[in-house]
Amino acid sequence: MPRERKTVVSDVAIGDRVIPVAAAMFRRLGYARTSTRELATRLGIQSGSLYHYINGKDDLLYQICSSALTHIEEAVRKATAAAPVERKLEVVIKRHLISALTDSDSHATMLVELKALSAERKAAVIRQRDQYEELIRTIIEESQAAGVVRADIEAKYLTLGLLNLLNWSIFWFDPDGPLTEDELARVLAAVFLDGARGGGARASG
Amino acid sequence: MPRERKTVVSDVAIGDRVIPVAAAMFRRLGYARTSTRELATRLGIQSGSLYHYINGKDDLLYQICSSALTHIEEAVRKATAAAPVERKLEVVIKRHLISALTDSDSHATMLVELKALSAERKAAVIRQRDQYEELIRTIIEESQAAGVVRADIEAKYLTLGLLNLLNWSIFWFDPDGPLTEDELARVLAAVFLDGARGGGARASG
DNA sequence: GTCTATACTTCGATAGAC
DNA sequence: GTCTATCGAAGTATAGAC
Repeated sequence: MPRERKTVVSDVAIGDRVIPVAAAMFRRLGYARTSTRELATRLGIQSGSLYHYINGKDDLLYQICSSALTHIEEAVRKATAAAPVERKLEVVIKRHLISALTDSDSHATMLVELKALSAERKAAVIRQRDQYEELIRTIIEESQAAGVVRADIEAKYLTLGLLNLLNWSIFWFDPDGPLTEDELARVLAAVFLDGARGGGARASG
Repeated sequence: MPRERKTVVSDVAIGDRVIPVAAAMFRRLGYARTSTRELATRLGIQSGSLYHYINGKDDLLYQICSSALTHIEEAVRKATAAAPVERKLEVVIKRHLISALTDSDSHATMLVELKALSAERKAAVIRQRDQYEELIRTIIEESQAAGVVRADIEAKYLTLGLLNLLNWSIFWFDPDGPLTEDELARVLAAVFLDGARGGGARASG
């Protein structure tokens, strides 16, 4: 047993808890209404001590937004690289959902609290977001070129529609509800790929 | 010319400008970061005078959220009542978009700043939101029963998927962009009803 | 209906001891 | 690395004159 091992309840160093605890608070209360005093209290330290771990409140928000986008882009990029073109979009949907739901506090914060960032940092996060959007759009364009996705709607709008569908699911998906993550991915893939009138069985035969 | 007619630039009474100006600020800055001082300034009055028009800042937020939901529900309910069942969903999509885009500051605020409301008022707005959701779900269930919408996905999830698609479009739709509102409605209807592989022409035949 | 003035609260961040 | 103490700024709302 290493000598420095802390014997606190959670057994996780305070420095490693700052980001997840802050993301959970930002999601629940919003960035502006989350006070550094309350954040410190939840970490079990005084508000003054918090500044040993962070440079400032806005730094915290930037790290949360930026890392959420870095992680999801890497996950989707890796997973789709090896997939055949007919299956790439299914893989996008599944990996995007896994990443967004695993990191749901950070993703919710990134989606909703971006406006609270300073101008330069907001621009940096928007660049990352645009880059991820471009990854998805490229996959859709490839799918169109291969004839597996309709070409009568511009890839741009198919991309935005897909991201609407995926991103905002984290606000109503309940991990303890009747649907598993995989089932949610199957449902959203069915809706996006085949549509509400497509694919499945009808009630009246 | 009525004697009380004001000769201000906008020719609109301050009392009628409070809600729209506040909604625009809440959308841009967030509720918490919007100060009543700045709101008063934009209305051309002092901060103390603002309280002649409002009871409190939270009252303003509640009115914005509540009226956004009241208007959209009434618009969609009226428009769908007369439509034949095969066309009801197209009407939902079009009317929802028209209402949300016409009132986009209020809708964006309702979607994103709900958490800033007091517990009781938040619950009241959530009740309204659930009621609107139920209207949409009922229409989807009727469509399923009529055999015009797939029955292998629960109406609940088709509803949530549709609302994802519609609601969050207001955050990227640009009224001055290449797409008109009607064209956006057509695109989203095509995606939701027929899916990304459905309906249209393919690139390679 | 609009003003000025201000009471009261809360916040982010820092200083400096230990 | 954590504490106590506090500075300076900003916020919501109210009081009371006009």
